Amino acid sequence: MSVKHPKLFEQLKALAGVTAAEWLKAEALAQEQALKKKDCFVRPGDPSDRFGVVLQGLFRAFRVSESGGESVKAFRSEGEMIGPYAELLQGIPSLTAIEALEPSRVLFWKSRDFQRLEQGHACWSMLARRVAEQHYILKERREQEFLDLSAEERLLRFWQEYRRLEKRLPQREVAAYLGITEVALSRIMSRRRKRA
Amino acid sequence: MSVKHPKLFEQLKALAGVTAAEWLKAEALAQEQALKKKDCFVRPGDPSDRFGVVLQGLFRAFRVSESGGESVKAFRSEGEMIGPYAELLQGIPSLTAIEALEPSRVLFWKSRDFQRLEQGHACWSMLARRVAEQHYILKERREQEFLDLSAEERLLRFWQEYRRLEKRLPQREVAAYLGITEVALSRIMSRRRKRA
DNA sequence: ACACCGAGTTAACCCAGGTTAATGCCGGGC
DNA sequence: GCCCGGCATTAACCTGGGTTAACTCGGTGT
Repeated sequence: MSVKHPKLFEQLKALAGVTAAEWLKAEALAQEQALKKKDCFVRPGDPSDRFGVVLQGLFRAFRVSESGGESVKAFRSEGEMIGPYAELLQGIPSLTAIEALEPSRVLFWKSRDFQRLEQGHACWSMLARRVAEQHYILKERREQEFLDLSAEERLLRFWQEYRRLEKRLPQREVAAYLGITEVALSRIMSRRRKRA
Repeated sequence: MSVKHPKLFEQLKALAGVTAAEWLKAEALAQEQALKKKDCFVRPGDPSDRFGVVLQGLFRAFRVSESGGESVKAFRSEGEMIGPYAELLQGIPSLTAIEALEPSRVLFWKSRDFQRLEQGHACWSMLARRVAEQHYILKERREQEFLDLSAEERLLRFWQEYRRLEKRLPQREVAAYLGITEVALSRIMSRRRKRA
């Protein structure tokens, strides 16, 4: 048996000291899933019992409010984690939809299987901790942006952070990420064009 | 030697399986600090090398933007954690100020000392993980509120969540937590009064 | 070629919140 | 007693974003 996803392994080794032996076990438990554009990895109401890593493609994690509006919590592309993470931690069904914006492939685990890995080696707990910490740092950064930046400034920061996704993201999704409507975003962009 | 802070111990035991023996070690390493109103437990620029628990009193964690505005990231009262947590994880100096809103006492640890505890027993790693997870869940909830709630709706939720702090929080601080000015908050409240 | 649909743009109108400034209301210090 | 400084309120005015709706510009499918 040999490692099927060496890049992923390197990443986890660096992050949490995952060993080659443990990674082989993990790969044995993992499943792969292919998704077409608009397919969901998770939809609201699903049990929060799986999480994965994007092998190829692009996802958006979003919620629909009672009023029907969609707000985007995150975009995730190659090498990044996807899953209804907060709900999984709380042991509740997913409130989040995670949808492919492009034809995509993910490698995923059932959370039961991951728990079995955790029993076997401390590196997996360490990984869970690092993941929680990273996620926290990101959300805190975003909180700060909502607290003291205007929509236009948030847009700027967004493109600094997600340069690599330029051209892959429809504008409506960017607007839903910023917490504004597509109309407002269009207006902001034309304002900027004029000022320039 | 006996346990000095039994309530805290129970809390950590339930959360992460901290044992009595380990907790005694932790108490031995901890220091206590008394703060007057407006004293800071941490101020911007300080090294991020300490964190603590509120024994008594009330704190606000906030940041000042370049424009001089203050935005409040969290309020913390008895039994809750304080510290420049995100910065500590990143190994950078604090960007956050943590200030007492009332005369307060905190029990705190140097992060070096906590690392020594971690070496000694897995419960401390588990605790660190649980703390990261809880913090994450909270920030995600807040993100959601910014994404699809108006300032008035956020105010409502705020009071649901922080009922216990009613009367202890000056209005200006609540406004800074919601991401609006005190003027706007005052307006919202008078609107509500009229409608009622 | 045609109709159609989804995505982005633009305009008109409304409202929430920012800004500035004046006013009122304590509570503390002299 | 008096004054003063911090905090909340109110008003006037401005601006940014929401809403609705019309229009354009590619695709895509038939």
